[in-house]
Amino acid sequence: MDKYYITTPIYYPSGKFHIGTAYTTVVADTIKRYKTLRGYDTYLLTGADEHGQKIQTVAQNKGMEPQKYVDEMAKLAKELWTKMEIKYDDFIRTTDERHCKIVQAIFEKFLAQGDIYKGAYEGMYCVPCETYFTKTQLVDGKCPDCGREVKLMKEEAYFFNMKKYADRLLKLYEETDFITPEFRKTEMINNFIKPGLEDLCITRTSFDWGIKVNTDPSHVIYVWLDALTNYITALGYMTDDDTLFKKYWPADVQIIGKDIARFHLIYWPIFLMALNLPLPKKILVHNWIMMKDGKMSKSKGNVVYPELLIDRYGLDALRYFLLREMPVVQDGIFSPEEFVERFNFDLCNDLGNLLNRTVSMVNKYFGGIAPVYNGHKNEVDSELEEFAKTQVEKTENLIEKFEFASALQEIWLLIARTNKYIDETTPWTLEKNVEKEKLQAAIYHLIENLRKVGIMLIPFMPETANNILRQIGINSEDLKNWESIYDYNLIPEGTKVIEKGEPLFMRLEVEKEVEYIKEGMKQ
RNA sequence: CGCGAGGUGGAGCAGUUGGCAGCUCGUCGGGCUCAUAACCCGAAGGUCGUAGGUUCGAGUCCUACCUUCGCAACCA
Repeated sequence: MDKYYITTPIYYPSGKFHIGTAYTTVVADTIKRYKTLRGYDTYLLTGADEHGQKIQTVAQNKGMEPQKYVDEMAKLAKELWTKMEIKYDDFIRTTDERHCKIVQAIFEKFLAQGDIYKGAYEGMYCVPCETYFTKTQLVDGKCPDCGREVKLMKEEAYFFNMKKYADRLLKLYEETDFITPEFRKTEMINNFIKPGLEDLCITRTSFDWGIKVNTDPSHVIYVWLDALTNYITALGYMTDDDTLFKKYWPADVQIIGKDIARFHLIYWPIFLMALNLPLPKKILVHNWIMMKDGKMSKSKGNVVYPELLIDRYGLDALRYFLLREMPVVQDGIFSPEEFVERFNFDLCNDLGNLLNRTVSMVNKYFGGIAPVYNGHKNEVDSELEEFAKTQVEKTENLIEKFEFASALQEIWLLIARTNKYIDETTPWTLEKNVEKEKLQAAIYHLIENLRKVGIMLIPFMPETANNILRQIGINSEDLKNWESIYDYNLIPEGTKVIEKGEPLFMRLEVEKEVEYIKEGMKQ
């Protein structure tokens, strides 16, 4: 069985997790569910990045020990992923002993190899904030956070010699397609590699909430060497039991947001080269969820938290919206209006109603027992079958390319085509005219298309997918696997649909719900 | 200053290698009754940011410009 290893970033728990974090994780989960459906042995890693100055400060402000604070945040993250039915296989925390020990070992290995050297880090330092800023980050020459004076400071620090690997990195860019989308590659080359890679500062002495350097304990290992290596420490790299590592590394796809592209496209491959390890096959850089008035930010009061939407509209509504409206490689815009309208049109009217009217007709015309495929085909039937086949193929190709918004569009085209088919065949007329064979064929095609839709929705909206399949009486696993959707005659005799159709989604009152979401965003 | 991504009917978006400009929503008109006042059909509406150029032919290639957004080195 082929393996498939997927990672999300480890999220920085300096505050509550918003819809953007949820988006990244839903994308990862969707890939995992799809690959599982296609027979892969999948492994999904997520986690938390718990060290650093900012965490220390946040904890202090709450009067908490940093460890206690991150413990709480990790719990919150896990609760959210459980609520969102994210099927992660492991949750790594950078404060885990299993992680810290290996990071220290990696540091020493790099030091011994001569990849790391001791130098001095220089930057504009804000004393009250205890933070370094680059000149470009300053606002009017002052601290961007508190607005006070900053001063040029220098501290002893260890650096990683990036230059040494620049050529190999460039070669990697040229020879592989491990960056999606392509333009990120151009961005990296033009902005960072061509002007000459700077060495990366990987330790600090100005705070101590981090992994200590064994051989020089006044230094803590600074964010990126600590954070990036989680993808391999979680698998037991450099430990006695590295079976997971041997099995799953290299990652098949690593999903990240555009904000951390540089670190994953430049430093991460270089660290791996220095460790002499294979590189991930694909880094998928997704864009952001924007609001109408720009980036989400607490000061603007336009942050959306996933719970708000899940609690009122259900998990699948959120998953659908995120995957349908947010193109992976382009910024997407979240608006309450759009959310509610998508919910009504796509989920209630097109999909929910199609299921409902189909189930109703099976009950009305066939006493709830699905007619068998009788081979009767007129032009409309053949065309529908052909159309369904094409949509399945398109959907499959788009999912493989991680183009989920387009994949869902194709699925919805099949739904729309199936609704149209009802008008084309007018089963109520066939019933009245006692055209039994045609009526059987029409109803059979409806159920069969719903089965296809149900299966294709498994990765995107697991609960809804199961609900659909259950309502049309598809219980056998053989009729729920991906391979089976190419066939058109598998539904066995005696398949019984649910007696009374259950609405998948109930229509929302647009104005009222838009108001509700807007209110929720203000809190 | 540099780099990257956009600017397509009222709104939001598709448009692969250049060949009659598409989709969803909205608007207007019609049809149907199986269904969650849902579904189906038809119509109106675009000089594809601006100005040049290449070509038999450009939203699609080239040049310049205008404009919006993002990145800009240790910031998850």
